[in-house]
Amino acid sequence: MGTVGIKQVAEHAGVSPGTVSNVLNRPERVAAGTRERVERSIRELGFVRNGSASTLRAGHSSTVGLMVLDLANPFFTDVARGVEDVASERGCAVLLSSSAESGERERRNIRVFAEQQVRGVLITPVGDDGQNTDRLSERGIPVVLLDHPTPRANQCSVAVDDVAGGELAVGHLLADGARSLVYVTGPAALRQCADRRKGALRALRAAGLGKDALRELAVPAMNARAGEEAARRLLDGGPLPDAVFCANDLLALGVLRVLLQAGVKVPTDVALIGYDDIEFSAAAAVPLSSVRQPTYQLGRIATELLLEECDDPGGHAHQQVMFQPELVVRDSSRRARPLTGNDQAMAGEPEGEAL
Amino acid sequence: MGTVGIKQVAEHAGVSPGTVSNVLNRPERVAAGTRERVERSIRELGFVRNGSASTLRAGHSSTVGLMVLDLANPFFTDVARGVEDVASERGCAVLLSSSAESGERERRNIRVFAEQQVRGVLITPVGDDGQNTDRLSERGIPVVLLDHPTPRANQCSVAVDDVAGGELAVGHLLADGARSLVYVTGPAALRQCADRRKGALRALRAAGLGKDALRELAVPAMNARAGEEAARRLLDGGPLPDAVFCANDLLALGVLRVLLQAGVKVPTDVALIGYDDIEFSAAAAVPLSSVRQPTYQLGRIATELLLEECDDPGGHAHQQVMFQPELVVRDSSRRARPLTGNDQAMAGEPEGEAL
DNA sequence: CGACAGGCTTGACACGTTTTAAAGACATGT
DNA sequence: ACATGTCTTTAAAACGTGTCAAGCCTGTCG
Repeated sequence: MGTVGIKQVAEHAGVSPGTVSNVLNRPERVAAGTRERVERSIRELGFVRNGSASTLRAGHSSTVGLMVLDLANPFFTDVARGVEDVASERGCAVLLSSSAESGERERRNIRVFAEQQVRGVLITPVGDDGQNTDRLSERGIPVVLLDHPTPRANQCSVAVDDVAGGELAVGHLLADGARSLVYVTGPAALRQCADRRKGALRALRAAGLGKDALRELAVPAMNARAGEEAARRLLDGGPLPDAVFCANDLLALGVLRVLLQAGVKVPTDVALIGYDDIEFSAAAAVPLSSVRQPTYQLGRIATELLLEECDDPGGHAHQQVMFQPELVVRDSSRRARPLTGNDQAMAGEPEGEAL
Repeated sequence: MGTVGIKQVAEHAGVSPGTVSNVLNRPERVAAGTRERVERSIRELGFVRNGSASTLRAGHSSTVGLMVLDLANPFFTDVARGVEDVASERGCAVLLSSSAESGERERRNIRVFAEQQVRGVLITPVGDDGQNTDRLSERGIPVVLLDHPTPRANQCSVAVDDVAGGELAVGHLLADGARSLVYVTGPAALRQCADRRKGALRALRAAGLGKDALRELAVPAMNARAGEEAARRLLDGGPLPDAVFCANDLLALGVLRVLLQAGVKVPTDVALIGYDDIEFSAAAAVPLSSVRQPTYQLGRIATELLLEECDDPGGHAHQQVMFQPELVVRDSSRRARPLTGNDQAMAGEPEGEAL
């Protein structure tokens, strides 16, 4: 049972290999009768094209690389769904890998992408310098930054305004009466964490409060376990704040869990808000307020941009797409009405439709 | 800037291309001095191996295909994490795709895997007939079934005993005093749904109850939205049952949400239990009882089995690994003590450590 | 009838790597 | 000096597809 290639098909159909190749790649240049004969042979022999040979010849594969920060975070799996859907529609395969927030793993996996001759790469970079992605661009591999705005005009990016999101979240907490806040955040190197912090500070300033109204609590990861750790440090560290803003929902869920377990009432004793509005936040013990991002769309649009650039590198104009986040208020941050009545926070859906 | 290949490296280092290849693949066969010279050239020229050429020559790539049923389900993303971790350790890339529970998409994506010359495939099949996977085996591509036991001795599988799991769940509900039950399930074609149902019936029989104590409520998908739909049908359809068993946690979270919204008390009015014990179930509005599976391990072990088979197809002995699930009891199914005191349900951790 | 155009098809080569058989260099033992 | 063996390097031949210039055929026009 020798492997069946373009050559065997050609023989079976009584044509030359070149013609079979034409049937596969430019069917319009082949006479209808011949085409049918070849197509029948393809079916009968169960031929499937050898992608590595195509790739070798073409110089690039029909595969896109996707690198996320954390596969366990629903935010990224939603993005991945968007990517997979678009890629699948276009017949592309998706090479998945996770940097696990490590620059070293990112570098290693990017190298694998390059070896595999990926058509293009979608990446949420760990660092801010773009050192790793530049190596791809140098090799002529298109890169689209995912959830990461860029000032550079030589690449596409799709992101959500995290500064605005941070401002939205903290603005809401302040409008709700909070005066002492804690920001639970991940590694300072992550742009997401830094930007949301910036937005938080901006909201403080707008409310006439100083920086010292916001205490920072940094943990080494962005998952629920790290959130639990943060909450324990919070409980051990003197008087509780009025409100806690977490850099993402996983952290917030961890915080929530430990607070409730310690008998702290949310939102009465402490108001809580997260970020990302993952599907499960609405179903939490205390439904979690959050900042919603168009996650699935992020993945879709980034992939469309990438494939557009791949198909026409010349005519493609790089775009920096920036979405605006949306505040979703649920029970975890709905305290007694604030003294100051200026409640300008835009309300999320009265009862979230998601989940 | 012509692309730099093995040939350019050879020229730069003053050796033949064959020697460079040897440095890359069997370094021990080349003299230390030459090796160093070549390695320096590799670094200086920034050479990275062209994977498609390797693949073409070798007949298979260093990539494994992973096909899941639903990327939005944390169960599968946990599995995917296990797969990605092991693959990454071994320098393999992961080609990800989702069948979205559609046999047609499964077929299409498997074809893409075959084109890409994947080394092997990990798959949670949609149907039970193995028609799609057989096409891979015929082509000599190793297949490991994920979360799907197989009677066939010619392939590996890694699964969790779903019949036992269903029995565990329903046995617990019965021991807790429930006498009328509803099973909320997905498409009957999914083996997971069918097996868990089988276990449920077995538990009924063991308790001396007939089939009619378990009403079935089938919905077309296995996500939270479908769960909400099920709950609405439940509310519309006459008197509520004592307890509801959902075929997975996403369904259960959807059911929970709609029940609570309708003023139904869980577990007082209706006890509820899910399946999979995803991270978020412990943090739900009413912490959700569930059946835990070693999800991440499932992915790891399946991948190890697959790579073992790839590395030594001859010496490899196919294995059917079967894990036992574990009951995790939380608030959603802890009603008033049952009349009959035989509470033999094994308790999960008193306070789940996860999340 | 010959020339020519246009549509189809062909044959051969290139893509970059791995592998294999063979050649070369050198030392050892006879 | 020669045979023998070990260690290292090389040249050439694949792997299966895409492309391109050249060839073939048919029909049309002069």
